[in-house]
Amino acid sequence: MSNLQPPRGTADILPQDQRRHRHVTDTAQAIAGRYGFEEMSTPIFEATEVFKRTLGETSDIVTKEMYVFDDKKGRSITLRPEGTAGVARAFITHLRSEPLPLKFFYRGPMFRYERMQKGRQRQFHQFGVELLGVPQPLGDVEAIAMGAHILEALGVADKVTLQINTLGDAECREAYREKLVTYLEGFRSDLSEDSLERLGRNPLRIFDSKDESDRAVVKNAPRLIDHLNQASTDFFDAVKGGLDAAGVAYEINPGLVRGLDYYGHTAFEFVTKTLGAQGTVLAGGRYDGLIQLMGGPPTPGIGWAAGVERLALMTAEAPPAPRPVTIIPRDPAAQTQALVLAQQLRRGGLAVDLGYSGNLKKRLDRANKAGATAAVILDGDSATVRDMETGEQTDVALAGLEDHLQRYR
RNA sequence: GUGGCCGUAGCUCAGUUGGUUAGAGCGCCUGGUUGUGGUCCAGGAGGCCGGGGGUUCAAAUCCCCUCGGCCACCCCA
Repeated sequence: MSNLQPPRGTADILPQDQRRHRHVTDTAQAIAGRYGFEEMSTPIFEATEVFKRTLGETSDIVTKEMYVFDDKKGRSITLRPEGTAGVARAFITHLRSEPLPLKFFYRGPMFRYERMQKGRQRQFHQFGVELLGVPQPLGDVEAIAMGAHILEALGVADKVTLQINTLGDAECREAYREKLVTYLEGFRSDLSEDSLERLGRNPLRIFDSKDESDRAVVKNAPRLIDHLNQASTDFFDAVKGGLDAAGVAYEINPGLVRGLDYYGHTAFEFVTKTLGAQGTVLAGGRYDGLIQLMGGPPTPGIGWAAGVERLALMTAEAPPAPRPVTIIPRDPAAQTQALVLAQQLRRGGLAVDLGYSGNLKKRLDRANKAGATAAVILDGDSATVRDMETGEQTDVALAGLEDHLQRYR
């Protein structure tokens, strides 16, 4: 029994859940398409370097969450923990001289070695978008508006709020970081263990701490938002103005920081309170330096990723399974005739279920369990169509059957 | 990685201070119906009580380890 369980943090997605997941990604895909985004897929694993360099050596993902292993030739391989690095890599290897901008979306599994919680697994699925080659804040606005649009289409907009922040450009972020660290150094003894850790790695994170003592320290700390240079301020203002114009509601959260090193300027998260501690449902930001950092041509980018499982948990009802029409030969020896008829109707666009064995009673029972809208009881040249909702039966000549069944599509 | 709670039929759960053949509802199967589903009635199958070790005359129940889940921290989708 124990070895028949899927590995920790993974899950079998059975049809009912799969329908929810599909609903999420299909909805996202349809709307992304309206914004001119096209699907692409990158490998599920990459050379470890691809993630190490892009996510930052000190990020949590790289230091403790990656699935890393050596392949048979001794190359270090990593199961992708996120999607942007792979898309950026693919851009560099194939698309660097394509006319910009480029708009992609992707969907698929991601892997992070983490402790389980609701809405958090070791293998999970993301739907993400990347917009490459747009340095203007309009790109940020459009990407965020598209995210909001998708959440609205999924019917979860009222359970979600958008938080935005700016991380500034590289220049002012560095200058600010030094100021902040200097300030925090003065309160070393008041900081929590976690925050001392963060001090070296990602001091901005300390603003997010839930520790009482940390909060007190941070209360009077210098804020990035007060240390932005003019260019960064203008950029942020333009993003906010654009969101206002597009009718996308947001709140500014100065504590919002991206965990990955490649982000700059805009950072945003759509969060919900309905999923416990895992409130983030769709999040992203601008990553202008990433592609160059990976050895590609300087190319600005902005993107986000949404957690499919989390969104599926939030959507109320799974879309119903398609309901077939079932073909039942009155004489079991007419099985082949039933098969031929089923094929013909399927070619005509109907969902058709074939009873495989058993008597009429048993087959009707199965048809009922399969959710059939109607049963076609085949008897020589004619057929009786039984409406499975009302129980009403109509005799139909085989020639007119396909027409008659149109009402059950 | 840290801390807390939990693990009994396919599913949701009950199981008294350790004490004989471990229960219910739903689901599943069969029959009532010599060829018509859903409702109803009757019957039936199905549990090494997550796994391993220990304490005891006796363990689903107590202890340890392990696997898995939930919750919080960390971090994130």
